Amino acid sequence: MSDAVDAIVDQWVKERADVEDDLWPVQLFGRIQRLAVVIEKSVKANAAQHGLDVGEFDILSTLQRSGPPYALTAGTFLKASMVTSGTITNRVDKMEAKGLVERVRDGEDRRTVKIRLTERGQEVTRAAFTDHLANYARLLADVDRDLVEKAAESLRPVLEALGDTTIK
Amino acid sequence: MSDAVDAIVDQWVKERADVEDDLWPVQLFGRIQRLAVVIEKSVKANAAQHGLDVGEFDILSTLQRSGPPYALTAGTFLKASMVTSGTITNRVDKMEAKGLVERVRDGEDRRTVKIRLTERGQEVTRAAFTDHLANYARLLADVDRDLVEKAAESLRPVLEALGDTTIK
DNA sequence: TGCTCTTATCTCGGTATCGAGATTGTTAAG
DNA sequence: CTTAACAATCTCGATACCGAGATAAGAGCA
Repeated sequence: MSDAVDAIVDQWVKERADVEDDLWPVQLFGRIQRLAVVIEKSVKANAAQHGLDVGEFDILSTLQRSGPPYALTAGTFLKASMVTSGTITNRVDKMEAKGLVERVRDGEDRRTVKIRLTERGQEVTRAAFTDHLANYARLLADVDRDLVEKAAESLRPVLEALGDTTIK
Repeated sequence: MSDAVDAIVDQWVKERADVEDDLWPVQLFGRIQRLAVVIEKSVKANAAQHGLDVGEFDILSTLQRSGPPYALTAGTFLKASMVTSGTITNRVDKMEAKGLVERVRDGEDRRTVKIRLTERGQEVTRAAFTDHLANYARLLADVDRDLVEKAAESLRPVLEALGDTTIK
């Protein structure tokens, strides 16, 4: 059994024998990066079926899973979504134009802006996320469930070590 | 022990109890996607220190690991790099201007164009890749080596199932 | 030779993202 | 109450990428 990353590492061993002992992280990171590309394309296709791009779907999902009242500040998205502030502004602009979210200025601190799901935004998100999960399941249809769970478990300490954060 | 993805899944369970049984792929895919972003940022920073962007570094690495004569067709990169043809053209244009690679038209089939590393390209790639591996090791410094290898192993069948390909 | 189908690469308009700096509001010190 | 420092968001130019279509070369067939 060998995959694309095995082939890549084999090539490196031949070409750069001097760093053979330093190639072990490639086995992990190479697979993560290639899997991420495949997954991203699939997520993108699913989002498109609901008239969204990936970034918009990301914002909507974050809002919905935060629970009622489905409102978070722009700053929260910065930490949750791993993108820059300009990107958030742009995404929210587009979704506000579509009527999926609305900006609400807080009376407490007028610098902050809460992004809130509209009724329509909630409906769209609900439908898109349901299909999103079906899409995920389809991608993993040919992989043993136990194996998927083991892989997920083994990545947890790695993600922690690399200092990931999320909304609290 | 819990990470950002555990938190995300917990939120979904509360908000969408109806799909609780379909959330298991999120444990794997969520970690893959978040790890990919962190890794990508780090790879980007390393490439920048050598005057390259990530896409350029990708092309150069693919060329070098292919071994002498360090030449591949544009089409090969399409399969290896998971990007579109326009992207490859653009990357090669920039690197040709920098003197890192050169286009060589094949006498056999004049539609195909081989992209070949120049002497300078080989030097830059060698140095950049050495630092790249050091960077990878740094990212994983706090993670048990056995665990990294187990995680890498567990991702192999997933990558195979999702139909990844590489250059032959 | 002429025609069509296929293959390989390039062109180019559209777009999401980055990232540094500007804008606006808040807090704290003197 | 003025000023400075800080915080949250937005602006905007630059850029890498996508992706559909154009271009150009080879292959098969009459």
